[in-house]
Amino acid sequence: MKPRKRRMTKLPADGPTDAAPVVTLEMVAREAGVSSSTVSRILNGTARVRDGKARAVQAAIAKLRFQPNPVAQSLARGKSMTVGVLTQSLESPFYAEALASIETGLLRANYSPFFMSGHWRDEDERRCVEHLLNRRVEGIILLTSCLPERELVELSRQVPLILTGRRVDAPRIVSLDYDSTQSARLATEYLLDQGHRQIAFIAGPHDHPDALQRYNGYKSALAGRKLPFNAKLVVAGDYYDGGGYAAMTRLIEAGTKFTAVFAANDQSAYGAMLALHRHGLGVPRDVSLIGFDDLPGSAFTIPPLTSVHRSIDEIGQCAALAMVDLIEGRAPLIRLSAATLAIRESTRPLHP
Amino acid sequence: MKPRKRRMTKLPADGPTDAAPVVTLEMVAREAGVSSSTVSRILNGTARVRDGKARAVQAAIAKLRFQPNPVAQSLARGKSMTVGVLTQSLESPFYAEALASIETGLLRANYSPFFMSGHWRDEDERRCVEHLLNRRVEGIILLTSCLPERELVELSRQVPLILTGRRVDAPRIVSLDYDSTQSARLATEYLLDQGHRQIAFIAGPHDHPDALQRYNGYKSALAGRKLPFNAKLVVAGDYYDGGGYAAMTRLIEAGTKFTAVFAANDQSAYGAMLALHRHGLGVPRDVSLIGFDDLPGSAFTIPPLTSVHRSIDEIGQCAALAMVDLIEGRAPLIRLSAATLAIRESTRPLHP
DNA sequence: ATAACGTCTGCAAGCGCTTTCAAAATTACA
DNA sequence: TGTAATTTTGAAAGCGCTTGCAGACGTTAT
Repeated sequence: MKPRKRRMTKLPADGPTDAAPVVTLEMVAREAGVSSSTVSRILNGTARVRDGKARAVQAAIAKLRFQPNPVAQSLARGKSMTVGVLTQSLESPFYAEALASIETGLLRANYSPFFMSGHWRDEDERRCVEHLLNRRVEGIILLTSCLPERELVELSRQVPLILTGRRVDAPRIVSLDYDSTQSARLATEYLLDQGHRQIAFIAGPHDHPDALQRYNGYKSALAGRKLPFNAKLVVAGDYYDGGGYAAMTRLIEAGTKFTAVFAANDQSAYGAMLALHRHGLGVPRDVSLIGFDDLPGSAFTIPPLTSVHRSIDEIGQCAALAMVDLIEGRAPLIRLSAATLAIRESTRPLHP
Repeated sequence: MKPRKRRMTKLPADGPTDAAPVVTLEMVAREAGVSSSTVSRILNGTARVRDGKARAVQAAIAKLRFQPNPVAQSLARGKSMTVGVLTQSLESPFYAEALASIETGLLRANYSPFFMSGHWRDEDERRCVEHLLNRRVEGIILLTSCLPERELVELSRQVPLILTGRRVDAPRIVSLDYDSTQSARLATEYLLDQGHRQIAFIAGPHDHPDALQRYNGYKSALAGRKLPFNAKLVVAGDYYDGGGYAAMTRLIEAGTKFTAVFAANDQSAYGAMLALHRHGLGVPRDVSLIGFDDLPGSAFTIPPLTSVHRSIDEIGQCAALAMVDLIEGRAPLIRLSAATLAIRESTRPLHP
């Protein structure tokens, strides 16, 4: 059979393709006068090699500007060097920020991420996972997945998993459960400390684990102070501005009294803020508002939003590191710093 | 040599790996009693196959739940089925939204994107491109790249390119140049139509092509009305909230008079809004403010921000489609709808 | 010197799929 | 019914890299 001329970078004939000087291991080997195995070994440091040859090979690599083809490496090693990252919505600043740090974390270990978004829908999420698995990712990072625990455990038997925002115990699952319950409680207690007693809560997506934690935190703070829980003060949101707006509008129009609001995430808080404004209610003059996530934009709302702060960057880094550890068979060591309150200007003591 | 037991999904021994039933073409072929070439052909529809066999193979595929290994396909075909997407900052809602639609667009054609962020720094951008090239992507989508034209042309000889926000002409480059100049002019003219004459401009990153276009649009609108251009009214920003805040603060403190502000992008506008607020200036009461990009959040600022709207989603879709066309040697057909003004509540006529 | 051991290195067999080539099986045509 | 023209198929050669094995070279001990 005569040699093919197909080349990795050869493209459908049109335009002046740059003679695609794709250099292969073989060429380097020939250039250096050694076998390709030797070159490979030098490249991977998998065996001692006589000094002279090593130098010759290095020289050849430099001269030819050789770069190993990761596709071939993947196939030969049976490792794709990619990991899947599933977010719920790429559009949300929260995820975007997390992705950015996951990206850098992964890259450092030479893995490349495949991002996908599940849109808070389990069926979309399933489709994404399917796609990722098919792409042969070596692990999947699931940011606040909404899949049932059972499926996750099942999935973890195929690839290692990193989960954020919830806890699932299984051998190959690492849960970065940054305990939203506790953080939500922190926010609520802050409001309580400021003297507020009628605190409304704008919830997140119905029956989502993380959203549930936030809700529970709210309730437990109330319970902790022996204060009654009033279901009328809880309105459903969807983690988006629009949902927050609608929720707040409903709340106001229902006529329920409240002096403070805790929104399950900052985006909802933005929406709520506008709704309050529309009804002539000033923040924090008439109602105090606190958010959750402390998005970068929250320092620039009017007034700047008080919010629960967690280092998203840290979470991302940690997820990436843990993923690599898991893939390479090390026991991941996770250390997340606790959430804090970014106190800004959207809250104030009830009776100054 | 005895057969290896390495498997694509086989992982470093620990935890109950799920017996990784990785099915290969060969197994399907054996199961169906045909050769692997036949299976491959059926899979790709690259040749007619007798009906009976085709059915047998389909059955075998279904039974074994076979999924071709994309890594092997990539190697054999010399096509990686991946494309690189370079954003400037994953954290920015603008890019996040674009990525989401690029993702879906690409996926539909069975390509997977690799996202990376260049942070508005050419050297970072270069590094990313390097990495992508090394990963053997078949094309790169550069969202508002800041690389010099020369390099882009050079790069386009290696892989096809899609550029947004600027125009570069070369055989394998498609520029999605949605003409920011014109759009910026639109915004400025709107302000002029409202009777404003002292219009400040908060610029984008220094010497960035797209930022420059917006600046030019501002100037040309002024020139179009034979109005003097006042350099004191132009302040440098960086496309981020913080930069907008700083710029506006500087402007106010310099004491220059102005009745309206055009911010080169919405994020800058957010920052500017806060700065105005801090100085007791109401929007739009005391100064009208207009942004650019119409981020999803802009409908929820207080007051909701008037902004230049372009369908980011459309841009993303278009970029993805064009990329696929370019890769597969078709002539991409691009049709972007013009920018419009999303008129909300941050602007008002000067003398009502 | 020679045997007994390391230390290097090249050969060749894969990884799982595509594709060329030529042989085999059909079908068409006289 | 024989032969030419097709259409289907399988064997085998890659794609570019890794790696088990065994031979080639030194070393060191006897």
